[in-house]
Amino acid sequence: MSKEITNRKDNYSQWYNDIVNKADLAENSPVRGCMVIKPHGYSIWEKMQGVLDKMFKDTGHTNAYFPLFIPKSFFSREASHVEGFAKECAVVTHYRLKNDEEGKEIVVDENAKLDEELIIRPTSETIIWHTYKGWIQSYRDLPILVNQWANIVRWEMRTRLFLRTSEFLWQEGHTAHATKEEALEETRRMIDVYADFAENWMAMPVLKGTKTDSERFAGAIETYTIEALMQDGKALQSGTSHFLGQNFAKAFDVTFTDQSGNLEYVWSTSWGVSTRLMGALIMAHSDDNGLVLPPKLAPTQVVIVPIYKKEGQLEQISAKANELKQQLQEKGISVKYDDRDTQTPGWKFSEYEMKGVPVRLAIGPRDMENGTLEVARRDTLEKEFISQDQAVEHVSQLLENIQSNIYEKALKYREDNTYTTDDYEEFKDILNNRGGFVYAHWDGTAETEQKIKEDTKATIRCIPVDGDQQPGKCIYSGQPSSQRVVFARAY
RNA sequence: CGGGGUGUAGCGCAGUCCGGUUAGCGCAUCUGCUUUGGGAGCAGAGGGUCGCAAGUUCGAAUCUUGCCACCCCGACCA
Repeated sequence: MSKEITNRKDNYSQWYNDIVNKADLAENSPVRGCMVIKPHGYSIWEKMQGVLDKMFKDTGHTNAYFPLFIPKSFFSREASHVEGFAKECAVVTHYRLKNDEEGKEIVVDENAKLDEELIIRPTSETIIWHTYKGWIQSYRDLPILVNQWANIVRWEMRTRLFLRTSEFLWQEGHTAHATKEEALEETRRMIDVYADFAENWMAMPVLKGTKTDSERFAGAIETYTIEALMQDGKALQSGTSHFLGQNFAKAFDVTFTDQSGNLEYVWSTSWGVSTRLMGALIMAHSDDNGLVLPPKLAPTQVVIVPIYKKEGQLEQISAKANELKQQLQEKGISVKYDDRDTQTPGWKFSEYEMKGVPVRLAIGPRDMENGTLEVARRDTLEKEFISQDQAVEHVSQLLENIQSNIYEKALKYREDNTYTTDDYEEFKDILNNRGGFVYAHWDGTAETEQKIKEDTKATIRCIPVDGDQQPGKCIYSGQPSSQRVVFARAY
């Protein structure tokens, strides 16, 4: 229908770019790998933030803020952490600029070299654990349940708007606990929060599980993940929660005196989701006509478009539209009445369709005569006429229907594209030709994981936590396996 | 860092091979009139250091040399 957006089947990544562009979500900036998040895109992110922030507060967390810059020496305290991030760090070496000899150009002032270089945070574990050392002496100081909303930088070689940018926005929770059990419980609690958010707000089904050694967060003992399946059959890691054991406590010498008077290292967790969720949201539901948003995260849930020929008609229609708008707002529904006369109705229809507004109401002269209005739902593109009297009830019901419909649709897609196999040839065929999630047995070795990756470009997305625990034989090596794991090609 | 490609109006492109009027086209923008139930029509207008620099030439978007930037594919990754 839309001549502006590439069809998914023709070129999936171009389709994605077109949606981001046409829905006015973000654009590339003059800085390589860094994006400008445009107002409409940022509004959606704000909705996500609002919901997540409340979920964090409801589970006992408080927000705080730590510096953007991390002294290089902090960074190198935890060995596997450095190894994991060293290759993608931006480094600040000087603190002043000056005019060059000819006074034509601004150059780095070599006399203003920092004694100790500063890393722009790729994540904040190190500076936070340095800080926590000062906050924790006794078991009475625990737990510490802190979250921060921040931007971080990871110098990526190849970037894509929202899915992978050099700078991105996220939240990172950092908690400190007296016992291993408590920290593990926190790790699982937060992955559950993410799964809840993904499924009930983003309407995006996710698989929950743990990561293998090679996919685990640098410095973690265990990483929990939620994995979603995108419409091109590739997996997207959408949120992670890490059990860090005592690794950071040991690296930063953070100890506390327990109730028996013994000095112990603190147990910790960290967890985060990022603007990558925007990419997930786009790819989970959108179609060839543009963005499709779940009503619960849509900045505008309902748009009203007037259709009129003469001035007098607009006044009459506006009166009705504004009345309707107020009634809907009283029900907690966000409504926009677009009475601009600079665009035609058809233009507005396309515009809101591309931007993913869940419900569109149109009121024209015929409706005014008949006491009706046209309701169009974005997810199915269906249109119907309803009585104006029933509009409020109908629309609030419709928003709920859309929310559950797009979830069911995404779930069905995932189910249709999830396979179980014990035959390596079939396994390769699925991953090379069809995509999707593949449940298969794995012997638990990094070697096998690597070989499979070389053969199929697929990685182990997770070891599912609530999958069936039937033992079997590794699909690659034939060695014993305790349970199936999930393979997929991933973003 | 390897391999490939592209730089011409806000965006997307043609023109470059084979040098020659005033550098075009589509979209967008602006003005006017007619329109308005799925991105309206007609008429008119504005907008260019042809990536940068040097060279060859009577003459360069076009040929030569150097430089720069960006994109795609691979290695890395939430």
